[in-house]
Amino acid sequence: MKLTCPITGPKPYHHGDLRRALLEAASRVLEREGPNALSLRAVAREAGVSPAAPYHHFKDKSELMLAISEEGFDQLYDFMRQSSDPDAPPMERVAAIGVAYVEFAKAHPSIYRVMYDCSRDLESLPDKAHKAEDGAFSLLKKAMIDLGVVSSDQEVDLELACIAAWCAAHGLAEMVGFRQFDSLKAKMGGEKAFLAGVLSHLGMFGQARNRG
Amino acid sequence: MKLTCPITGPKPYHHGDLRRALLEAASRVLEREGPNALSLRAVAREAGVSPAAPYHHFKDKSELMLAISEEGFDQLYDFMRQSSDPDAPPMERVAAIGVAYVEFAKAHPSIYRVMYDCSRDLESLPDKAHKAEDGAFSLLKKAMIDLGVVSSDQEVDLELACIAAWCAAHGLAEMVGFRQFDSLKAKMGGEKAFLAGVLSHLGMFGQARNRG
DNA sequence: CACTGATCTAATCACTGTCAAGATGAACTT
DNA sequence: AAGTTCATCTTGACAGTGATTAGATCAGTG
Repeated sequence: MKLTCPITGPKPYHHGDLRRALLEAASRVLEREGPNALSLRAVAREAGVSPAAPYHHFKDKSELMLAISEEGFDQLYDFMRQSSDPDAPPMERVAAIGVAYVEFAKAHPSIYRVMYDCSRDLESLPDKAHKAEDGAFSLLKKAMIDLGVVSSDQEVDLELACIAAWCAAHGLAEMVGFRQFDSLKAKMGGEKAFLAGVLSHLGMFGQARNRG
Repeated sequence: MKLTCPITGPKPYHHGDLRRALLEAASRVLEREGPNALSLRAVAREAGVSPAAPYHHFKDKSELMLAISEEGFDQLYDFMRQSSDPDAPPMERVAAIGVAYVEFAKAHPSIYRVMYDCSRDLESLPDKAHKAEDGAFSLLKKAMIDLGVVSSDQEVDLELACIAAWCAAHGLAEMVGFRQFDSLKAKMGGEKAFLAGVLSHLGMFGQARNRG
């Protein structure tokens, strides 16, 4: 049965690149209806395909979400890299990375949520599935080394500092995502000032400001 | 139809306090099967009651989860209060509160997750549903005032510092919950040292250590 | 005692994730 | 060119979910 559409032409039985199309459909569903509406069937529907079709490209629903998550971490990495000028002073770079992280989470709350829901459910797999984070993490690592908060040979302390920064950014991202803090923001004259204020209290971000 | 059990006696049609029983059943399901298995029907089943019965005590599934969440925040508050000796130096109190927070999240990962899943879904309701957090938050506030990191009349800065502390603790709790950091922990000689190490990098916890 | 209102059950609906069986057609073989 | 193969997609089904409705049960009040 060949369905023909006067606009798009005949609909082929075999989709060209369904995996790609599904990921884009998922992204659209996420932006439009939020993470709670992200069902396998909804994604298939959005892609104009039968409910069982995705199973030829993803073993599970969780595998689909993992793929979305990986794309999200890639985007996050790109955004962090773009936001932190490699020629800028290390202090500014670290701060820019932190701000970029929070801004990404605020700009794409649904994707961000999928990213960390996946991370939680994959606590069993040791470090394989976290590979997507590594790019972003090493970006932070480099900036921290340049910053000189820790020396590169003190590996343990460097790792600790990076983890701490990641925790701070993640915590702030989640808080800002579902708490309003409206009155406080008003008192401080805007969200930017608020974000900067909280960050200045948070570990290496605060240290960075003091040293710069 | 009166079901009779030789051990527990006849099963009354009207449950004595089903709301209470449902919350306890939910708690049991959470501990046993994790947050993904927490369905209304599973809770009803665990409580030995029909699938529609909970709807007479909770408008929604989300209202059930909100009730669980509120109990969780109460428990968290109690644990934080017990863990921070009011006669101890302010520095120790702040640190103890932070450690207690993370330890609670690690000891009750399922409940902790429900708590914050609720918070996220309630972003629409402004501050009503967050009432349960207030106890724990004010506990932190008092300790921060006593610590002298900020003066109590600088309300904005105090609020910022507390929010930052909350972000740090939440971020660390989530990270420790689903990341292992096993090799790093081994290098540092245990989880306690690891936690203390990360906390020492995190804002007011670090400041607290430096000043004490 | 009868009545009322709260509490629970039974039956049902739309939706979900998942699977097995069959239909389709692009690419490879001969 | 014809036939075969095999990944891809559809159909149809199943169990489990949140939610609603109508009806059964029972405690307390008049």
